[in-house]
Amino acid sequence: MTLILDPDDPAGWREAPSAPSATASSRLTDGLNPEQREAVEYRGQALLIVAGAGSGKTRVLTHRIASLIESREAWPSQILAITFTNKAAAEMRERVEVLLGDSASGMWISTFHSACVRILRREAEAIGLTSTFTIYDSADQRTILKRIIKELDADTLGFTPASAQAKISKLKNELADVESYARNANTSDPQEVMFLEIFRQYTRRLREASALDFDDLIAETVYLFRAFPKVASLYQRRFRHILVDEYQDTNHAQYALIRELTQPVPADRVVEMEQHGVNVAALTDASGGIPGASLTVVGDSDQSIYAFRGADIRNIVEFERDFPGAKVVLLEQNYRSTQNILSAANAVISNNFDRKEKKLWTADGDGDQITGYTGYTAHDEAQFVADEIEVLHRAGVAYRDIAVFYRTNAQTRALEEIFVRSALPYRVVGGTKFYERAEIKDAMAYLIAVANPLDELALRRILNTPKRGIGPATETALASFAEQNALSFRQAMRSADGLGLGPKVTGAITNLATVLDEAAAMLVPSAAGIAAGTNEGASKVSDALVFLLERSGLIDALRNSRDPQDETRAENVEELVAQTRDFDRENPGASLVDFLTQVSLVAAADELDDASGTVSLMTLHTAKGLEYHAVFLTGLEEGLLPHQMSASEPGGPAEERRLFYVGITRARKRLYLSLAMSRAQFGEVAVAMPSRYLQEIPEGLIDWRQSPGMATSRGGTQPRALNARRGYGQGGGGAWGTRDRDLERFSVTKSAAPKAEWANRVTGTVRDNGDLTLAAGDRIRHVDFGEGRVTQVTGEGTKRIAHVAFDTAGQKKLLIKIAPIEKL
DNA sequence: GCTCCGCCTTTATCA
DNA sequence: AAGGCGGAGC
Repeated sequence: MTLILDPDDPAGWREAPSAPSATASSRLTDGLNPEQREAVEYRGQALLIVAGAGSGKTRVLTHRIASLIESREAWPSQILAITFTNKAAAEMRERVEVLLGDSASGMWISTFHSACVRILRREAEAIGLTSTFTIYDSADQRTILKRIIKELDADTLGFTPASAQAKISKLKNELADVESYARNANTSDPQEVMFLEIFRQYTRRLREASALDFDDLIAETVYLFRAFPKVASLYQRRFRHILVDEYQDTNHAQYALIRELTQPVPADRVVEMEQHGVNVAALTDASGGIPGASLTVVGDSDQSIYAFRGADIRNIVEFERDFPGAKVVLLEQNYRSTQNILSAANAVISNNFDRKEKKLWTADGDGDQITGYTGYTAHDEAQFVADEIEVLHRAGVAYRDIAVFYRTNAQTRALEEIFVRSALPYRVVGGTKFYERAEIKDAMAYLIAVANPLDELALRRILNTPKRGIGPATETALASFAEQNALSFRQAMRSADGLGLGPKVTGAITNLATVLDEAAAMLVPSAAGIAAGTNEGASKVSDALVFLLERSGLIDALRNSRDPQDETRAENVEELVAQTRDFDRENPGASLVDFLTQVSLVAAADELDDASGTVSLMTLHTAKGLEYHAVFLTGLEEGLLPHQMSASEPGGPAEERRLFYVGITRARKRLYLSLAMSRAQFGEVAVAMPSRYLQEIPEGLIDWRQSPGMATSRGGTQPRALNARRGYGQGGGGAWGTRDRDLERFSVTKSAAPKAEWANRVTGTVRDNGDLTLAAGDRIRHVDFGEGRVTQVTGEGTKRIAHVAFDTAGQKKLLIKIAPIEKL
């Protein structure tokens, strides 16, 4: 019998699993190419896997983890794997479990943010937080900064909530805090002095509310480890193998965190730990210390697209210098895309100088040409996308294997309008998220106020929601009462009796305070639960939420409102209740704080549901790490991609190119590139020019259904619109269409004349047929398709769809509510 | 304190 | 185009 250390087992030891058979261990490298195999099998302190797009890095990572566990080099609990999204984490766990045929429980596979929250909740008191601290999102940050800027009159110096937020975020990502910033600040610059004051107040308010923003989650964990080396040692001892995915997108704070976690534990602290009952046997080396954890990072500097949030490409470029003796493995063979798609990607990215040469290749053949299309308007472009999706669908491609990408969330509008009208099942991933709706934030604020009574932001939000007659004057009175008596806002609410306010207002405040207190009492575990450190005896999150919604009057206010939109809002709140029920069911014994944490840390990509039969719409950023049979890259125009804002930033255009590259390499078999000649922006229509990056794709690779040149010559009103120079792209060389040969190039097309039905057919207005009811057998007339007979009606409510056999236009599906039809 | 109206700005990308 | 904000009127 072999005994090995299990850090999660109270006894510290347990029997090792039976020795792996030879077949089992080779199973983990079977079917891998030599480089992948090396990446799985290499053992050493530091390993960098440079993984081109689609080169099978997730496979390599999961096999590497499984191999560490199966060879008994590590227990699951000694592994920390950092992924970019929670969904990627869940997938990775699942795949490791499949490989091991066993549960991988105890393994930490999570995002940077989730891992840090987990550590911080455990150690919160060490750094002066309550363990139920709130996580503030950007909107919360903005609200606070708006108040601060207003109080300080900082807008006169040009500060906006957005600018202050960006600057604070940038500093935190560099691990700067108020003091360190103050030390280097130029005190003769009034603007800098003002910023310092904003930063200071912002920090103070978050502290007082026991709240952290997203950037704090990482930075505070680093501070924790630096200020409390003993705490750090516990995690350094625990995690023996650390693996980081998407390493090219780590920022300095994340890099510092990894550095902290991979530090060795010195011999004297090992002795100390042992005296405190921490089992360190079998972990120490000859010096008596615990060596640093082994580090594996995976990344591709060509896919670095998060410089705006502090990602530092140097982390990956200089990995070999940071970790001397590091092994580097390069994965270039692509298993995802056709050669045509890869050639386009290679051609585009090769325009970024200052990069390590890397060429993706596949053994799977050229595949189809890339399809290009230039619409006259964004709606025209969207119609092309919708029509092509229908063609793909009829050819047997499932909707869920199709994705549409764009640079900015605002671009979804035209796409959605057309998709709704075409009765295409689609889903916007991310975008205006459910949890960002005002009514959901209100309901969540009730939960937050219960979980973290110090959170003044949440309390102020619900103070007069629903309307209780508590206005700004009362709110200010409460706040100053709290300040004068050194009370929290919540305590001040409880003692509102003594404020000399009107009886109605006073009653409203104390009522709210009572409701919150009662909900808090519901959520306290039983004595037995507390003793065991579990949540036993506490009410479920859904029960607490229902209690709060009913007792606060929030749900009634929405239901009884005469504002028609409140009906939808009430439904949304009910949807939230349903979500808490799901949460309770899927996470038995989980607490309210667990729920709030999960909600705070969902990423856009986490919402993706593989089982849904819908087309996915998302930003290029969200698309990272995903792949689809068919990909539509839309809005390929100067000003959008590259985005205007990027022009002023150093390295901006190069990063935008990488974004384009990421988009291209998501496609397996079919890639569509589209743009619009004109696009409505800020309420007016602007002429758009094709993106400079389109030029970088060798011409033979694209089959233009309608090229920019053709669109111009057919468009009529502006025969030389490609020459029209607008504000951006002043840099000459990059601006497109300034030279005749560019025009000519795009005037050449191999396909037949563009389909007339796409052009200008769609306008921005949506009609509404109200409650028009149709049944199979009805005759209708359609503006474009003429007369036809309804064969079937599917769907419900506003999403009812009529299947119509038109006399001349064939079979069509129409959304009854808005289709341009009339019943005959 | 609430509500309505008109003006004004605003838009990148994310955890 | 749409949401946020401030002022006017109740």
